[in-house]
Parts: sequence; C-alpha cells; structure tokens
Amino acid sequence: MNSGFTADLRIARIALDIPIAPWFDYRIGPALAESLAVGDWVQVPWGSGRRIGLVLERRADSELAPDRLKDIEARLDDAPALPANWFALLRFAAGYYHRSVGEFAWLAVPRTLRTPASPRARSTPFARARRAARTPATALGGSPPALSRSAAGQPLGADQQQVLNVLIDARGFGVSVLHGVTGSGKTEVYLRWFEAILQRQPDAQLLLLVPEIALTPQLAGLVASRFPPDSVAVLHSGLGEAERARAWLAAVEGRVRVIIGTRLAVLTPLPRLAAIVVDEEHDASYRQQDGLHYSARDLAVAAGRESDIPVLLGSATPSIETWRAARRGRYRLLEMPSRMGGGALPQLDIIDIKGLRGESALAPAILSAITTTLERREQALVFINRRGYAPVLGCDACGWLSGCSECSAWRVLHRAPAPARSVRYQLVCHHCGANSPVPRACPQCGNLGLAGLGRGTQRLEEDLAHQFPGQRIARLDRDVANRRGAAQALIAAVHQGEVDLLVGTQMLAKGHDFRRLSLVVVVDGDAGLFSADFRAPERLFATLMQVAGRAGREVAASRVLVQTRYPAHPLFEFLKRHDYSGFADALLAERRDAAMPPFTHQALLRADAPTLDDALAFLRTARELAEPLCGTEVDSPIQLFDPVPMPMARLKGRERAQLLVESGARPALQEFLPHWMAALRTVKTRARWHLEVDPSEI
DNA sequence: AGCACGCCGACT
DNA sequence: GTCGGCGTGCTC
Repeated sequence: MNSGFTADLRIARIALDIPIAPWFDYRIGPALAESLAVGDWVQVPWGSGRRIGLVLERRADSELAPDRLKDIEARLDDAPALPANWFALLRFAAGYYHRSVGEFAWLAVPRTLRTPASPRARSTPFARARRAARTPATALGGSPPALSRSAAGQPLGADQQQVLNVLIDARGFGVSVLHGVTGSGKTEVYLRWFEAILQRQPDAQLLLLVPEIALTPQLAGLVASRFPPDSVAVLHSGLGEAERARAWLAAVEGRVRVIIGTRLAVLTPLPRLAAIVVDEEHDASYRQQDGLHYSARDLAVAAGRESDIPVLLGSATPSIETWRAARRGRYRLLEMPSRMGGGALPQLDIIDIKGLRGESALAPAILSAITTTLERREQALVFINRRGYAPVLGCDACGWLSGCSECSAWRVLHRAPAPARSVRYQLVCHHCGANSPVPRACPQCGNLGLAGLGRGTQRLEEDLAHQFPGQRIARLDRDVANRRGAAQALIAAVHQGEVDLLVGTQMLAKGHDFRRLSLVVVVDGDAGLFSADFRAPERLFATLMQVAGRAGREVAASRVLVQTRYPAHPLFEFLKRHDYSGFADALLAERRDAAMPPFTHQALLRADAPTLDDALAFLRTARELAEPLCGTEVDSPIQLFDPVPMPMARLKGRERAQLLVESGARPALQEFLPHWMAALRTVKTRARWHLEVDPSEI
C-alpha cells in the first residue's frame, strides 16, 4: 500500500460511530507504532469522553493540523480480528452506495460492542459476550416450531438431486439461481449443500439469509435442528442486545458453522465463509430503506465475489433483475418445476367482481367454495393485504375523510385491541403511527353519519363470523403478530386443526406450510395492477404466487380463487398456468422496450424538509450542480429528471421530494455520482438529503 | 449523533 | 437562591 515502513505511518484513519464525518485521524503513539494494523479495534479520546474505533488505514500524514490530532489511547486486544474479506465487502458497499466504509462497518457491529467499557467495569463487552455462552445461540424465542416433514435421510427428488449435484461441484465465485415452485423443496437443497460443504471443509462457515425470521420460524427452526446446536447462530432484529452480541461474536470468531440471519447478517464478518444462500431472494425486506440504503441480496453477491465463493439465490418468483442475469447467462439457472412427492399445484381461478355490490366483500362463488371447504373439514385462507377495520373513515354528507395531519395518507379505522376498553375504535396512521379517537361528528360539517369505507382484516373477520356462524375464525396481521408470541401461537393453532377459516395479510404468505389448507381466497387481486410504480405488477405476481403456494400441499385437490375487476389482464393468464418464467420474460420485454430497469440504472436523490419548497429548492440546486458534470446534450450518458414531490409527499410532518438520475451504463452512473455527492456536500440547505442507488420505489 | 455550555422561568 | 428548559456549537 503506502511506501515506507509501517512505523513511519504515524497516523491512523479510524472509523467512529459518529455521523458527522466518514473517518477521524489519530496519532499512533510509540507503544502501538510497530503493531497497529488495519482491522484493529482501538479506544480513542472523543470530546470529553472516549469511543471505540476501527482502524481503516495507516498513513504518513493527515489533512488536519498536527496539534488538532489526539493519540490513540489503547488497542482492544480482546476484540476479534476482523477478516480481510469483510473489509473488501465494506469497501465495495461504500463505493457502490456512495457511503463511507465506517458507516457500513458500524452498522454491522452490535451496539454493546461499539460502546466503550466504563473505566471501573470488571470486564469488557467482548469478555461478557464470550462468557454468556450458556444458552444456545439458536434460541428463537418461544417454543420450537414444528418441523417440516422433510428430514435428513429421506431421498431427494430427481430435480433436487440434480440441482444439488451442480451446487456441490461449484468452486469459487459464481451465482446460481434456484427457481423452484413453492413446495419443491428448496430448503432441503440448501441444507444438503451446506452439509456437503462441511463434510469437505469442516471449519467452513455458511450464511443463510432469510427475509424475516419472525415470520419464518419454521425455516430457522428446521435449519437449526439439522446442525449441532452449538454450531448455529441466528442473527435478526428481534434479538436482545446481549444475545445479538454473543451470536455475532461466535460468528466472527469462527466458532459457528451456519449463520442464519436477516438482511443485516450479510454484513457479519465471517472469516471462513464458504457459501451464501439468499432464500426468497426477491423479497422486499432485503432492502434497507431508511438510513443506510442497501440491498442485502446484492451485497450477498458482492460478498461472494470478494470471498471467491458460490452464492445461491432461491425463489419461486425471482426478482426481475435476477431473472435477467440468469437469462443472460451471468447467473446459472437451476430449475425445480415440480412439488416434492409429485403433489399438484393448486387449480387457480380468476373471479370477476366488476359487478359485485352489497354487503359481502366476497363473490357468491367464493362464499360457496368456502362452504364446501368447511364441510369437508378442510381449512380456508382469506388473504387481504390491508390491516385494520376500514382503510379510511368518511363523512357521507360532506365527503370529509380521515387524513393524517403528519402524512399524506389516511388514518385507518382500527378496532381497539383490548376488549375491556371504553374506546372501541381509533384512527391510526400506518405510516407515522399517530392515532386519534374517532370523532363523534364530522370535524368539517358536524354531521353524525361517519362510517368506515372499505374493508381491512378486522372487518373481513367480522363479516366472515356472520357469514359462517359456528366456524372457528382466526386473524393474522401485524397487529396480532406484534403481541409477543401471538403469531406463533396462532400458527400452531392452525396446524393443530383448531382453526377453520384464517384471515390475514402478506404475513401469511411466507413459508408456512398448512397441511389441511385446501382453499386460498385473494380478496383484492388488483392491488397495484395499475399503480404508478412500475414494479407493482412484479410484486403483485410474486405475492399471488406465494399466497397460492400456501394451498394444498397435502390435500388431494386445492384451489386458489383470485377476485379482480380486471380478469382480462395478461398477468392472470400467467398466474393461472403458474408460469413465472413466461410472466418474467414478458415483463423483461416490456422493460427493454420502455428502457426501464434492469435495462437502465437509476439513482434517486431524496430530500425532506419542513416545507416542500425547501426540499425542492435543494433538489433544483442539486440538478444545476449535476448538469456540468454530466453534460446537458441529449446523447449524454447520464439523464437528469426534474425534481418532483414524492408519491407520498408528506411523512411524519416533513415534506419530501426526489430527483431521479438514470443511465444506460452503470459505469457512467457510478463515475458521475461521487463528483455529484462531493458538490452536494458543499450546499447549505435546511433540507435533509440522501442518495439511493438502485431505488426500489420511485 | 451526543454532549457541552449558556442564558431565562418555577421550585425547595 | 438553584434546578433545569433545550438553543447553538463542537468533536480527529
């Protein structure tokens, strides 16, 4: 790197968990001059206190005057060594997302480990995390979930075996896409692959990324059960601080073989990383939206490249970006088109509800299908992606609607959770969480005729209770799941056959394998069909395929009924045939014709301020600064759009706007962005702003 | 982001 | 008299 002896490099560039600068320079005293290395943890003075830092670089000089530099106090010798592959990944992430290495580094380190020990503490946080190894690192909270039927020793299907053979032969970096229908046994392939790797390299570490562990305890539980308890670590946001530090440290020190985690786990330093699996790779929860914007799936691919190891992306409905890479041959496509044990995919019918009116949200054909199902003592699932009682409260006299004062959104009418409350209903904003009592009269005209418009999970549950008296009805949405253990208990009840009719949101679409479920009803199959967001159809298709996949893994004949006002929409033709490939290829052709992602590459500059004018003014300045950097000619490789208010312009009391930048060539975009960022940092503004590379919603 | 210092209101 | 409100300003 730098010329000269290490001992001459008397300045350390150090990452601190402080957002005002990407790094801070410190002097290296004589005690550390010989030995201090990149990746070391240090304790440094900061203001009147002290902080823990990570050494990013050793250098001969600093841009700061020498008298402004302080000395490093000490190196933390009981901290784990951070592997080179981790720094390589952080450098990639920092470059790609135009953030600092330090921001990604500190995001990856549990809070307790970045807090300096108080001078009189008897032990360091590292020693505490190491000592706390009594409870198994695999604890998932709650009772262990029921295991799926697939178990070790059972022979694989032909598809599975073929895919597994390809994976086992893989050496070095390469991305494979496992496109397997729901029920095709993707999880079993992941597990066998991990087992095979561990057989030839017993100290290997395997990373399994999952969308949300709280929603897929079956998967985490299954994986944990297949490896010795001490060799598995689970990393997710639901962990307590101490638990997280312990699991993280065990992973970093190479003491665990399998690491299961949500998006943040991709940034865990894993010295012996040998393979990465991203399950349900299309899932939106791999994208961190607020704060530091990144895609864990894309970082997983980068991590594979930096560590020169294979990466597997699994999904029944791969993202369009992944699908294109597979179609171009950049990723290897592995297909598992049939269900394990030869089970049939459910029969899927589209129900036209153009003329539907009256009391019920469900078409007569659907009500009778539910009746038939219940008569057979089988279960039915009614999917509606909208929680609460009614999406909005309205006045039938003047047209007033229950808008949120802080956001450009409606406050949703909710039935209060506790039965003994005097307040039976309240209005809740799903974006900022603000709630207010239901007004007795219209705040605008005084009229007493206020009513909930439309239907959410709570109201649907109520409707179904009237329509199917005597049936055991359960509801699962975020409101239910937020109560600790409630979701698991409810799902267990469904498995036990204690529920006949299940109402729920998206949450039900993920991973649960309900054996006696033979009917799935989608109440609103149109959601997003004609949305302004060009990615909406892709998401709708994935959701519908996934919900449909809940049906009938063990019942003889299962059905999926999708209600829509647009039965002729081509999306439904592909859906009926369970034809993801056809849908994705058609979508790619459309995107190519319209020059949209993944055929173009985007970055979005977002600004928010108390007033929309401040946000837009900043973006207009940003655009002016960008023009000389990318040329205004029509043939410029970089295209700048006009600043516009965001689709939801107001959020939590702040007004938001955005400026889209697009290029047909990613290198051109990546070359332009750092210059632009540098120029933007000199702008004085009242707006807060950040850049999103590869934005998911525009 | 924290945490200092700093300059004005209701309490023991 | 002082405890404390959070406004501005600094941290390698």
